[in-house]
Amino acid sequence: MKRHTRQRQAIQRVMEQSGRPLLPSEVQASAQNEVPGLGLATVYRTLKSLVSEGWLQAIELPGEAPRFEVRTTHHDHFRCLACGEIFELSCPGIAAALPPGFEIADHQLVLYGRCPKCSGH
Amino acid sequence: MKRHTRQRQAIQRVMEQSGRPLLPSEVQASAQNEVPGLGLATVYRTLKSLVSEGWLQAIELPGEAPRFEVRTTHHDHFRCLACGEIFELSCPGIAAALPPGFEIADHQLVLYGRCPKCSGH
DNA sequence: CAATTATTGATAAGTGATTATCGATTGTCA
DNA sequence: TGACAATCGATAATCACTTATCAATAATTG
Repeated sequence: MKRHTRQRQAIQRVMEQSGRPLLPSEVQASAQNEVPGLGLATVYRTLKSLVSEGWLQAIELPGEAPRFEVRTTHHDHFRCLACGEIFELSCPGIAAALPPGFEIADHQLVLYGRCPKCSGH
Repeated sequence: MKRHTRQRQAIQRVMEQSGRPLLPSEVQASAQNEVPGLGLATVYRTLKSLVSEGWLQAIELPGEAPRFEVRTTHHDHFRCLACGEIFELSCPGIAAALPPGFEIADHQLVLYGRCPKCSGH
């Protein structure tokens, strides 16, 4: 049966408190505040499990390793070229004018630029 | 000095004739029609060279290996979930309503769905 | 509490893509 | 044409990430 371990609880807490997608290594680093010896394999195992439960979703940016975040309806993100951080975007309404015949089942919009802190505005 | 080899010519021809981004393995397969023994290492070397010359550009879709296409001003693509093919989109005009302070330097919009042939429209 | 067994941590192994190596080949230029 | 060196093909090595292995640990149940 499924057990309630300190490791899993710590990982879930980290994911809930972070408002942005995290890399497995970031999850590990953050969760080690609560469970110092937490291993990377456990992080991968737990993330995989939580994704298959539907509690987490994987966020993939082009050319980068998958990040993870608590499942939401958003799929759009803004990556700051300066600090590298990834922000969630509330849907910016891409009612993209597609050529006829194309049907959108899903989409991912990734914008590259600078966030307010880094742009100085 | 730079030499004109059959391999490089074949690869350039393949890239020019394909209207969509190609994986290195696809380039190899296609160029082998002209140069049967063409090796994968040569494909990688040549693609890298052509990219640094600015003649090709790399197209990266989330979670997938980079594809290559002749350099254009377009950066948006449509990937068909049925046949897996990737289509170029003439810019669909994403004047995305961004939160103030965010500055776009670059963007990539990837739409997932079905192409006209696969959707039956 | 004791027995059972899911889960863990450390690390070796696997994976897929890309690059380095090196002897053989082949454009280029005198 | 002939010599030189860029390029090639085959494959081993590398790289970053992810998964498998397995003895040790710890959550659950009676």
